[in-house]
Amino acid sequence: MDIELLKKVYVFSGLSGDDLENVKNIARLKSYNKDDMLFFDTEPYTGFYIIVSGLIKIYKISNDGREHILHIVGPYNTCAEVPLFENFGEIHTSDFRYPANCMALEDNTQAILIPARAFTELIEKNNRMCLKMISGFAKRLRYLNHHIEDITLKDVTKRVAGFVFNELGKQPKNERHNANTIKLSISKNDLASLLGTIPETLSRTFKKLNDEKILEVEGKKIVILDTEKLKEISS
Amino acid sequence: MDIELLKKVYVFSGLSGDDLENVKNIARLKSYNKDDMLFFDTEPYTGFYIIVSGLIKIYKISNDGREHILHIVGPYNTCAEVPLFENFGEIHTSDFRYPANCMALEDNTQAILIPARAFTELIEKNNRMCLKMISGFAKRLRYLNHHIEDITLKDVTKRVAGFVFNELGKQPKNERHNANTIKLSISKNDLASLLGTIPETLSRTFKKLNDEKILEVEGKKIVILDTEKLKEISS
DNA sequence: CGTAACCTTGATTAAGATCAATTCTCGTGG
DNA sequence: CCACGAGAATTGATCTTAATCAAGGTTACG
Repeated sequence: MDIELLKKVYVFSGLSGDDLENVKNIARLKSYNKDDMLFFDTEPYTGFYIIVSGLIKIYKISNDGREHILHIVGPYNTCAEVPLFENFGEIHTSDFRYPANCMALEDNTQAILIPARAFTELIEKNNRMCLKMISGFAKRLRYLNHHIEDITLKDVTKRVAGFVFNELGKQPKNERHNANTIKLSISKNDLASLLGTIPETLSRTFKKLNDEKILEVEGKKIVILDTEKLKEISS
Repeated sequence: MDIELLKKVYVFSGLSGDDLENVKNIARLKSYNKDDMLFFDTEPYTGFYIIVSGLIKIYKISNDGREHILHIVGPYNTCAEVPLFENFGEIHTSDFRYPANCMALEDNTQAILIPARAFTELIEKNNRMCLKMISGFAKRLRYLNHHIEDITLKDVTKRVAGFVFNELGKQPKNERHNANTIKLSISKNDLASLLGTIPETLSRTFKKLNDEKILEVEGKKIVILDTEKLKEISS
């Protein structure tokens, strides 16, 4: 495993060579194909994951069988690191399990597993890593607060508009020719779930936005025709 | 300000006498009456708060004027500590503001303000405090994930049942005589908002649960008649 | 007491979920 | 290269939940 890779992960950025070596020694690289599970919510917690390539979804299943996606996680981001710290220093009982399910969304998804026990020992002595971790958690908290706001205060149209506008902002600015186009990295099924709705409603919403000449959808490609309107709708 | 008080706050628990003294030196005790604002979302960020007594709500206002409560925070818990760490070490621009509004829900609400700058200097050198902070954030993250799950996967009845069941679990166990009674610490208006609904719907839901002989509501007192059913409904 | 805030109840409406039926897309094998 | 089939996406009809609107009733507190 490349040590340069570790540097790109927020938790490890700015660490010294020795520290990175220590992390490297406990890390285990794993590979997955589309629909492979990284972990189930029934499984005992063994450690957290860093996505190297590909894409994964974190999701819950309600007892009537519906799925709701909490996060989509891409390269250099972590998942399932929260449980590790929830009861830091306390003895882990046998019902210490992953809090959700995690599935690869693409073939050739690679992830690094950082075992809980070994990492705990590392971070206990490393203040810089702690601060990075706090910062990462803070960002996640901000995202979740925002997400709750979206779901409770906005209707589906606003959420969809907000998502598209946001994705547009993520596009690299130098590529002028398609500055108003985004490409969905996930299926519309998954997008619907992420936005707290269902595929049918998402489809109808896209159609409505299309009728209003705000955007055009062709498969996974979305062309934004009226960025101002889009921004306005998302509030 | 009592130093014993600081020990009860999760961030500071387990700190040495010197560390606590340092914290005490930067802390500022403030008092509020019901409906007083601790901060607005328009206000520049100055630091985070620890609630000492009373109760506060963290809430957002959507642009059509509706309020949604994100948290209710009581004694020894913190609020608005996330922004401090979100971009740890980076320069704070002038638009670095509180992410939500915060209002006292009771008279004689007391809170300690921990100024951002001074605290940053403290925590940068204190690994133990960092770990406590991470642990606190992790718990908050868990709560938020759970909250999102509730809002997206459960209907109002399930959420209300879940809330009541949860409150019941918080009751001190030694008081046998009212082991099946809870007392709301907030108004039903605020409870509705916290559960992502409106007062009318909450009222009807309580009525429905009453008709089904699961609980009885008398003002702020709720008597649970059928704990098993309640648990079952909340899933 | 009186008034304002809080809570409840009823009638109506709207958003979005559900159910059902096609259609589209794309990878696979003949 | 085409046919096939499965999963994804769309469309339409209907239904359910909970928000909205409107009107009383209750409670708390000066």
